[in-house]
Amino acid sequence: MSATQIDAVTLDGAGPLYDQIRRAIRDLILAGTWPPGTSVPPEHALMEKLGASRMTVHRALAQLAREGLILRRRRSGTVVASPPASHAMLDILSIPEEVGELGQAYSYRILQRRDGKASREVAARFELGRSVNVTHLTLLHFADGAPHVLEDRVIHPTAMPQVADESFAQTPPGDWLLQNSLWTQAEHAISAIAAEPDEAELLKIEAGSPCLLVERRTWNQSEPITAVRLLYPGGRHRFVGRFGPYGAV
Amino acid sequence: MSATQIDAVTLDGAGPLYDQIRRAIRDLILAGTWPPGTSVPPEHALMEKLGASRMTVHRALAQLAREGLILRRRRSGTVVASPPASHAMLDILSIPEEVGELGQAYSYRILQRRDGKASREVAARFELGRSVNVTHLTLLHFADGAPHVLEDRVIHPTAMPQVADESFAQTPPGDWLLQNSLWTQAEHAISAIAAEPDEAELLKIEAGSPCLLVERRTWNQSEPITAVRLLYPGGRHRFVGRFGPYGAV
DNA sequence: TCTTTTTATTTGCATATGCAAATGGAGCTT
DNA sequence: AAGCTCCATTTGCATATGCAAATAAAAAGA
Repeated sequence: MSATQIDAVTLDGAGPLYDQIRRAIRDLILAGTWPPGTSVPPEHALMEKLGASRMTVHRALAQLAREGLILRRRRSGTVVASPPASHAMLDILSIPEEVGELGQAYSYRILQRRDGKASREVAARFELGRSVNVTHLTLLHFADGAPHVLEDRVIHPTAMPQVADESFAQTPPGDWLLQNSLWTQAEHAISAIAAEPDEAELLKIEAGSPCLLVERRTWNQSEPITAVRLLYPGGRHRFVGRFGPYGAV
Repeated sequence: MSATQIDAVTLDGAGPLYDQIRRAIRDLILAGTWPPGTSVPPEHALMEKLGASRMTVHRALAQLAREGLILRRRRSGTVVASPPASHAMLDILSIPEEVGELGQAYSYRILQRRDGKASREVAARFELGRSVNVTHLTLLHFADGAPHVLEDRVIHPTAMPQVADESFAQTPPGDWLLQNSLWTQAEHAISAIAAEPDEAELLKIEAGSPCLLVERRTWNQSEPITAVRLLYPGGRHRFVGRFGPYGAV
């Protein structure tokens, strides 16, 4: 544990002490100051630095562990956890995984890529300003060689400057973003629409047949990262979630 | 606090003491032994009954409070909370509410009701055994007088014997069930399908146009309560959810 | 060098103690 | 009856203490 790391923990004086400690550490994690894998100072170190008792520090850390932000092991200490990959319902965050879980072989093809100012059409589709620079991608994902889902995505280079040097030849952009970006907010919308002729042709279905449209936008602290439209042929897909009234089970 | 109430709390000896206490009380709540509004014994009473220190009892109760199962107030004590009405994504649990939030006037009409053994068709649609007794209902919900969603539902009288005496003239079955049943498990599935001619006519849309199909089944401790199919005209509806990687925000 | 044993570090759990904050209800005053 | 003050109850927070369990790393042994 370096000095800089423990010095990053500062309290704001608002509310119970254990909660100040909890929030201080949580914020360091969410802001990316302590990326996944970073080791968190041991209880006695925080105790001295913050002038709190060990029980109080323990209470803060135990709660963060319950929330899944940190992992704790006796003797080895505490480390920042990796964000959970899936999240109850609708977390088809990774299409390769999704296809793999169906027991099918995954592949994908980039249909188009364009870097620069969004075209009028793309800007409208993703609710962007006309002068915003984005990377716009269109991809088709296959399961056992058959079209699985059509992906239409914009990535904001402001949040992800590395995107310019990435060809997405090895990893589809969704998975690349999962690995390389930190997000704190996401919004999902699901609707049913009829396939347009060009979309239908790519997905090898009849024009006008029902499709499930999943639109997802993600942010990091209100800075947009990416927005994606995933079009699934209707008959072949359903999204299932199971939970109890007090949270996912 | 009656004697029977505190005597219901029994530990199983497995794992940490605070967690045994937590689970014991949680189970009483989930099983319906302590329905919402029941007052939970004060810390000192549990402390004596269980032979634990107050801090340990407090730890169990504080965690249940964070999980939302109980409400605690100084001096007035602890009571069992009502289950949260909505739950992130997809919790269109109440259609009247859903319509109300759109600022539209709600109404509904029962198209059909049948009590008794499920017909072959209904049994197949809801994956029931042929000899199962159910109440089968078909309803149409309206928003500002226009068809909003088509509901097709079965209710298991085994779990809900009161259903026989309920006409659903005042309250649609979904809301009635929310008020009168306790559920511990739910499963949602969303898919996109083309409207069948009879469905299309009721919803006043074209046959074959895309619809969002939400199927939900609920159980109480593995005993089925109800299963419902909600058919939403595609263009007019989308389900939106917003959350962060560490849980709903 | 490889294996075993020991040691030291770190977290986990439970207790006892003390005080603070909130507040329902009793009792008092007007 | 209405409002006020005071008191008792209950939860909330923080500390200090002690021991237990897990285990990484060091030391000892083969």
